[in-house]
Formats: sequence, C-alpha cells, structure tokens
Amino acid sequence: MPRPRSLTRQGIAAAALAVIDRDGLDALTMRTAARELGVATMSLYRYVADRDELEVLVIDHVVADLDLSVPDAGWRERLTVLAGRLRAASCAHRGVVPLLLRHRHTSPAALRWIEATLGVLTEAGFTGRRRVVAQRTLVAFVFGALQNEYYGPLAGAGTAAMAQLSIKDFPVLAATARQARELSPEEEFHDGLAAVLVGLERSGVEEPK
Amino acid sequence: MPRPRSLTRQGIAAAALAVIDRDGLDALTMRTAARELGVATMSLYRYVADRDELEVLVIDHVVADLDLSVPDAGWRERLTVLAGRLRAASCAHRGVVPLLLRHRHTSPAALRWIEATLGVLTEAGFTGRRRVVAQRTLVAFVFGALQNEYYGPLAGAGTAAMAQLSIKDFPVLAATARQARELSPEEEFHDGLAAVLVGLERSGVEEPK
DNA sequence: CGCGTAGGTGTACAACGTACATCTACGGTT
DNA sequence: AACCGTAGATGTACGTTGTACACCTACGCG
Repeated sequence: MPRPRSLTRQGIAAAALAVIDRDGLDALTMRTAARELGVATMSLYRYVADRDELEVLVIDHVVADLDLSVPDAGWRERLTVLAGRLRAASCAHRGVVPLLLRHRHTSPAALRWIEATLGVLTEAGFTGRRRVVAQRTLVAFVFGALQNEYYGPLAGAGTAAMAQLSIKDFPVLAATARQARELSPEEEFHDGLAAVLVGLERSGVEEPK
Repeated sequence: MPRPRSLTRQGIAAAALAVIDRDGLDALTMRTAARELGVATMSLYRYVADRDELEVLVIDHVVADLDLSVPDAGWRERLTVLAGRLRAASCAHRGVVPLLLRHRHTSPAALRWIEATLGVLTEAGFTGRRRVVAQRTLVAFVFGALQNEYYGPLAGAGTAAMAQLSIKDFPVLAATARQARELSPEEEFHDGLAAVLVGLERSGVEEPK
C-alpha cells in the first residue's frame, strides 16, 4: 500500500554481477553492490536476508537464461551440450565460479539445470539407484572440472609454478604439468566428460536395483 | 641466534585443526588459533605469512599422513584405494573440506597424493595427453564428490529440503532426491568412481597423442 | 487532505585480518 | 659472569566487513 519498491531482485543481481565482472569476486560487498545501484547499503536488506542470499541471487542470474533444450541426439551428446552450456555461462563470468560451487544446490536456476540433466538420464533409461549415482557423478565431475579450471588452470600460472617448483619432489607431476599446458580447457573438459559418460553407460547395468 | 622459536608449524596446524573440529570452520580465526596455542594473535605471523598460509598448513596436516602405498592389484583398484583414503581423511575432519578444495594445488601433501595417482596411471600405460585428461578427470570427480557431500549431502537436510520444496517445479529431481536418501555416501562415492575409472579405461585409446 | 505502513537510510557495533612499534629473552662473545 | 645484538613475542590500532536497530519519508488509500 505505501511507497512502492524502487529496486528489483533482478536489478540487484545484475549490479552485483557487474561489480564481480569489473573488480573481481573479492570486491563484492554489501556496500559496493549498493553503491553500484545508487542506494544506501542497508537498502539491500529489504530485498535479501543476508549476503548469502545475495550470492544466490547472483548465480541465479547467471544461470537463469541457460538454454535447457536438448538436441535431437543420443543422451551422451545431450548431456554434453547441457554441460557445455553451463560451463560457457560460468566462463563468461569467471568470478562467480566459487559462488556457483557453493550455492549449486540452493539456486533455483541451478536446480533447473540439474532437473534437465535428470530428464535426459531418465529418457535414456536410467532409473532408481543407477540414476542417482549417474546424476551425482555427473554433477561431481562438472563442478569439479570448473573448480579445476578456476583454482588450478592448466595453461595459467598454476601449472607454470607447478612445472618449475616441483621437478625434483614430483617428477611425474612436473612432467604432466608441462604436457598439460598444450591442452586447452575446452578439450580437457570435453574429453573428461566423454570418459565419464562412457563410464556411466557401462556401469551398473548388471545391478538393476 | 637469539630466542629459539616456541612453536612449530606442525603444532600450529594441529591447533587450528582442533578449533575446526571442535567449533567448525567458521570458528577458525587468527585469534582463536592463537588462543588455542596460548600465545598472542600476532605471534602466528612469525610462522605464517597470512591466513591463507595457515589454511594450507591445516590441510597439509590433514593430508600429510595419508598412506600412499598401493595394493598389489589392477590400476583401477589402486586408484580406488588412494581416492578412498583421501576421502576418509576429509570425512574425519569434515570442516576442512572447503579448505581442501581451495588449496589442493598448493598443499605439498595434496600434491604428493596427486603424484601418487599419476604414478598409478603411468604404470597403467597412460601417457601424454591421455594421462593429463585422466588425471584431471579423476581429480575433478574426487573433489567434486567431496563438495557434493559437503554442500548437498544425500541423506541430510539437503535432500530433505529438496525432496519437499520442489515436488511440483522439479518432479524428477524430487523423486530422485527421495530415492537418494537410501544411498550411503560411501556407496555413492564408490559407484561413481567406478564408473569414472571404467570410462577412463575405454576412452582415448584410439587417439595415441 | 491526512495517515498508516512499509521502503529507505544513518549510525553504530562486533569481529575480522594484519601493519607497526615495542618489549623481551636467549646464544654467543668477551 | 656480564653483556649485547637479534629475532621471537606481543599490545595497540586501523581499515573493512556484515548487519542490528532506530529513525525518517513518501506514497496509496480513506
């Protein structure tokens, strides 16, 4: 009845995302998000309960407009497409990766993505316990791979430091790190995912329930 | 030459871990860690550069005494054992999981674990690009699964909330969440890992380089 | 033309990481 | 046995963070 709201959760999410994209995740605070919107800090608390909810808002905004349709192809190809889109979205906003990892089971949009993968698995004949394992394994790999890219990128400073510092204590690791620099993140993700999907196809078929 | 050190990095790590085990990860601060040791807060900075280094110290302490020997068995079984030990260690100190995820490429002990898995892969005939993909995929799954357990446990409040709240918007997800509650974390991890390893075995054999 | 209600905000506080200056106690020299 | 330089230990203090709380304020309805 009184005084209409001047902000929207969408707008708040977009502003917070803008801060992250411009100045990095560490720069996101209640104050910087509010300043980006031109309002006082405490105003945000009329829209979100606390910082965690703001974070969920952000990743929801990033994942919200994911295309969840699947191509007319085999289930492995379908899942590859879905996973690729999620990865593309997170790569477009590198800073949100830690938030995505933490809130992936809270964000409605992320849950919609999981629901979509479950739909594909179900159509492919996965049911019961086997479907549970397949879905959790897929999620573990996809988000684990995102985390790999974020905290220990193959081509970046991560392997550079690794390849140099540890050549004596970690001979195989150092050699592998050197080879790894020739592998693009896309290739790594794609090949790894392919292996996981092959494994899911073969496994568990002899134990129906 | 003057005044010998009164603390050890080992002792500091143990104290910080004790705080985490007793009061949770959020309770770990420079002040609480120092109080646990009976020294002033700033004394810690004679041993670590900043909080990040303290965190690395903690996870190094947790992973340090992992048994890295492998049984006399096939490479898949060997990797299963290695992964299982890492998981067991992190389950014994639930609170360190986020630290382990963040610093897994920084902690020497964690790198030793990775080196061990690489050794197994190498003996199994993995080389070049195929070895890189296998190792990164394995790491992605293992740490992704830990994160699954930590942030969205199957049997805990995570699926409980999911199974209830989303029964209309996420039909498959809700059904799966209900089934998932009958699956122990150990089974989930073991079955998922088995699938990943099978996939790694099959994949990439026809592309030698 | 008020008036109540809910949105907006300013102030304030506890807790955090840590820079800095200072105190202190020991090993090596005499 | 006395001292002295050095590096460990510490107390204080500052900037930042999330957010509780009390206070204004502007609009839709009567």
